[in-house]
Amino acid sequence: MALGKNYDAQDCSLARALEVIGERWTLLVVRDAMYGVRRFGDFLAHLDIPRAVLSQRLATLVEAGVLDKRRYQDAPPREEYVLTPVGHELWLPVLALAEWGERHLSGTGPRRVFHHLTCGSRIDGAARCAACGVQVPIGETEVRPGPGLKGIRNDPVSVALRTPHRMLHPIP
Amino acid sequence: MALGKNYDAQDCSLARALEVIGERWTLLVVRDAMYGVRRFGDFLAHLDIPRAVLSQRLATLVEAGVLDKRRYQDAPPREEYVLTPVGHELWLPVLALAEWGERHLSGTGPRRVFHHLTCGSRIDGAARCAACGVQVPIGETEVRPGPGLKGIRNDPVSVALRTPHRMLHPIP
DNA sequence: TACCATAGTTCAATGAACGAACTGAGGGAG
DNA sequence: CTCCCTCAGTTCGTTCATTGAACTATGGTA
Repeated sequence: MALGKNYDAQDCSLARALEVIGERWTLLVVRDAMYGVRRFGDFLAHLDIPRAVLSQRLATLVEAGVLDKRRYQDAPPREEYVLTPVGHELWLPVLALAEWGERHLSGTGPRRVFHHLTCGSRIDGAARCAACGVQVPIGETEVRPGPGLKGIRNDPVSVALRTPHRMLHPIP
Repeated sequence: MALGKNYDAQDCSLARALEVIGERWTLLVVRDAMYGVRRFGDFLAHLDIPRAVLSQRLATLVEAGVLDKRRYQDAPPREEYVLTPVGHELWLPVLALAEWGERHLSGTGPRRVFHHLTCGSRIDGAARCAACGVQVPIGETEVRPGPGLKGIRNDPVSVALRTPHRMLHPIP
């Protein structure tokens, strides 16, 4: 838990949101789930996160209703983690935060750019399409590598994201 | 630092943003600064945060260019912390996250509602004014207590926020 | 039978957060 | 001049979380 006993005392919706997604690693797990990462091992390889922490974070997100844990294979039994509609709605805050980081902390230009699938135009930090003017949901969004991307990593997820990819669609 | 050595390895603007504002308490400090909190003691009383942690977080935010530390009185010497323009741009992610928390984690209805100062209409989770249709910057926003606010706390900041208040204007 | 893959759990060592006490600079009252 | 107060921190021992490596469990494949 992010703020322990202060949860009630704060009486603030931001504090309650941070209880769920404010812990170390959690928002990066959500980001990966938005890209389409679903399996334990793929999160692990892409994030370089300790296994115990990943396990605990996935459980917290499932409990909070952000992720759904479901069996995708019976023999041997295997589970995958998929974003729920509640998780989809984290798209705007995640995008807004990433855009802020892009603008103020990135020297080399954008690492990833997001486009509206149906028209191809870029979307801004408020998820608005430059051409259509509508708020684009994550399901109609495509990620493309940007000029600032270094592409050092060679795990399956990083490799898949070196080409355009539809958000939420399974990776790899 | 939020992710230690993984900062470079991640090659992701969200990860870089989280290096700055992803640590425990940090985003709540930023939220308070957006309300207009400026003095060490006011952050302390409103957040119930250990003094050492607050001190460290304020220093990190100043170093990152989110807050500006400046003298507001010479005898005795006193400093205050004020959001920079870079800090103002965290408004969209902070609001989006708070709205998400409001929608999905709050049983009692909104605790705070945000209005466009110049027209009085509510703004949504993407900081867009319902009437004007424009993206409202934090400086033209007013916070008002919502029906879900419990109002248990009695520190100066909590008391001031029980009536409408213009964002960024000094509290208390 | 031996080996491999996936998805975890366990555990010792390290690091961060917590809360209480302390420091220091400077009023203001008596 | 002395005592007490405020504000803005720092210091420090205890507690809690994170880390990385090793281990467990289930079942498939050679």
